[in-house]
Amino acid sequence: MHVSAKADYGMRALLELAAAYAENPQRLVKGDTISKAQDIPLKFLEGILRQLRQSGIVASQRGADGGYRLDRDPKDVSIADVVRALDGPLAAIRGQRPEDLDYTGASEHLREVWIAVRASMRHVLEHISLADVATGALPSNVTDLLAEPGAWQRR
Amino acid sequence: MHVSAKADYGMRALLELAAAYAENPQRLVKGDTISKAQDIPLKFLEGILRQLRQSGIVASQRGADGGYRLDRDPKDVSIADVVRALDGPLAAIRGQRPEDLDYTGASEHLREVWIAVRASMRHVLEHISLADVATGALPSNVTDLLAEPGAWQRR
DNA sequence: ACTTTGTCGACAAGTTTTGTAGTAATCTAG
DNA sequence: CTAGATTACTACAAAACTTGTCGACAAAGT
Repeated sequence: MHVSAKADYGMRALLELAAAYAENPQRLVKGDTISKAQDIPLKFLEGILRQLRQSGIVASQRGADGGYRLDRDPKDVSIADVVRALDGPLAAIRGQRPEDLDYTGASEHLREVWIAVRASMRHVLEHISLADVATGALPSNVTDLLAEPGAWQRR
Repeated sequence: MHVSAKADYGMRALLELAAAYAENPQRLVKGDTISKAQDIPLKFLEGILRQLRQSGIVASQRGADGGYRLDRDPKDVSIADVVRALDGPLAAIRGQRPEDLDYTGASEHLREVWIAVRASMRHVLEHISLADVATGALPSNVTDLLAEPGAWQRR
């Protein structure tokens, strides 16, 4: 279960844009500024931002005084939206969506396991907005998870 | 967020072994039998079973009448154990464990998000045992997730 | 001995990830 | 209308990872 560099970079870029949005929703931030602020290779970042624009999350303007901005209120952009835009479906098993899997014999009930994993990831990722992460005010079901003993420890 | 063929194959192989275990905990099942029952390439499967043996989940015996069996009661083997043995840590971001990440500036709170995702996956994967999946009797917190509207639909 | 079966290491093809380079298009300023 | 700045897009490429395959070896039973 892996989050790619693309999704991680994308989240960080969007958080920079969310900070600018809080100040002024129309303000444009240059790719170069984001690249330096978050230490992301510029050309790689440009590709990520293009993908986010094509997904309707980001808007952009070319030319002098150009740049990027959020195209939606950060309250209305979930982490799940971002991960799906950059990494594809939240849960894939051997490249397939859980509901497309076909198990027979002893593994008959395995599909239910993957469906449950996906449902549980949705519970977290669809309920956190970009605004939540930008301000650090995460939803209560998430802070509950973070408060559990062992949540910060490796297993 | 992707589950590899290795982890999927491994789960299916272990479910075959769990079925044999239910009949007789000492019974050995040949690699070839598992390979055919679950349609897994034999030599690939052998590598997976070796990894599971090194993780203490499976035991094996060579020679005629050899084969594989579970080395622990399937009630005491969680799906998380299996995924960790074959795919590594449950959650990795750019190849790193969530607690090792270092975010600054606007992305300061992003680490908490990944920690919460991991905690939520643990809630599912650490509470389902091989025996649960083999019998189809999943824990109530999991069946609750499966009963939610939309759980079986793609987004 | 001989057969069966797991063990192990090396390798290899294919895919995905993580970028880089160069050119085109678009916007603003003057 | 020209020059400079900035994003858009395509193509390419290196590295890593995934998904296997092969062949020699070790052990167990007959």
